[in-house]
Amino acid sequence: MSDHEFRDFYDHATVHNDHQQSVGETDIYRVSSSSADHPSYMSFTDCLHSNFVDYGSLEKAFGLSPSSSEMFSSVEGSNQTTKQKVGEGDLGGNNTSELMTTPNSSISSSSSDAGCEEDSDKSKKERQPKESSEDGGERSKKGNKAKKKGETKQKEPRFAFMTKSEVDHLEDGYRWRKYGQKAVKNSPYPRSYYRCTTQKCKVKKRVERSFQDPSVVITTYEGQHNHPPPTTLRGSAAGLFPPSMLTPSPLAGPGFPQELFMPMPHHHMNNQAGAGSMFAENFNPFQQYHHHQVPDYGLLQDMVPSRFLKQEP
DNA sequence: CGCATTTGACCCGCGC
DNA sequence: GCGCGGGTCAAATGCG
Repeated sequence: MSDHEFRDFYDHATVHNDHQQSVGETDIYRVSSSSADHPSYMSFTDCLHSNFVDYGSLEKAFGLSPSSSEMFSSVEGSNQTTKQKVGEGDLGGNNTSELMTTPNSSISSSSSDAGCEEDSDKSKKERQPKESSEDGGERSKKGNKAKKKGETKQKEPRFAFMTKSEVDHLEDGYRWRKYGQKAVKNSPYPRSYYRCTTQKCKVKKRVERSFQDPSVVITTYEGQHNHPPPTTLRGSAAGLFPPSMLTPSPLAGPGFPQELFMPMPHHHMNNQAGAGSMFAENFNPFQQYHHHQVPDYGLLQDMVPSRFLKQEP
């Protein structure tokens, strides 16, 4: 399992209200760069595509400072830090402070290394249904793990973020089906598991509430959408951004929920597309919560090259 | 009726 | 090897 890995992330996560972007009931924690006047964001999508993005360019594009990136802890693949484990349920809680090294960070993200794509849990979840089930009755299907040592866990790119929200399940433009719920150790709040309802799309997400700060919802996305969002969302990106920005760019690949701006997990930014393509995708942080609440373009322009903010004629 | 959610059981990896 | 905890499945149930 890799949750302790995320714990690492959680340990790093610190709510920083100073730079909190309030969008009504839902507050999105934003990450600020070293200089508070130029907070750095990235869209959710972008984060997930971070695998394809050169972080160097991003730094340039968004003014990400080295210090701002410090707060990201790599979850998968990289040297699991030395950090001590703070009680399992300690999500983004107080203790984070003792572990934080970057006072500016308000949110941390994490994702797996590039190239993990499919496979990860596929081997597990796609346990051949049926067919081999003769051997053991009903559940036998689950039994054929048939996973070999070598081809072990390749994990989907994952990305976690914290959102201050009263609702657990945030609208992000995609449709999700809940497929499970588990009690979280040391936390009174359960963790919910969702899967993208689009067939063939194996994106999953986990949603749980920080028990340290119940107003904070921790969402972890896993995988990348291989389809555009079912644009049925009334407040969705459609209203704010040109369609071109809402559709997955052929270059960068599948889109991801334009849910939030995210800090850059710099560990995973390597190769391919530059910052440009990133924003060609979904750049739509706020309005899904409040349609009328238009994002601060001034702010956006600070961080996004104006060409990406270009509005329809 | 079809789809989404709930929920208990199961699987699996990991630490002891 | 065993137990624990996280993740997933799938039948049952609920809802529009």
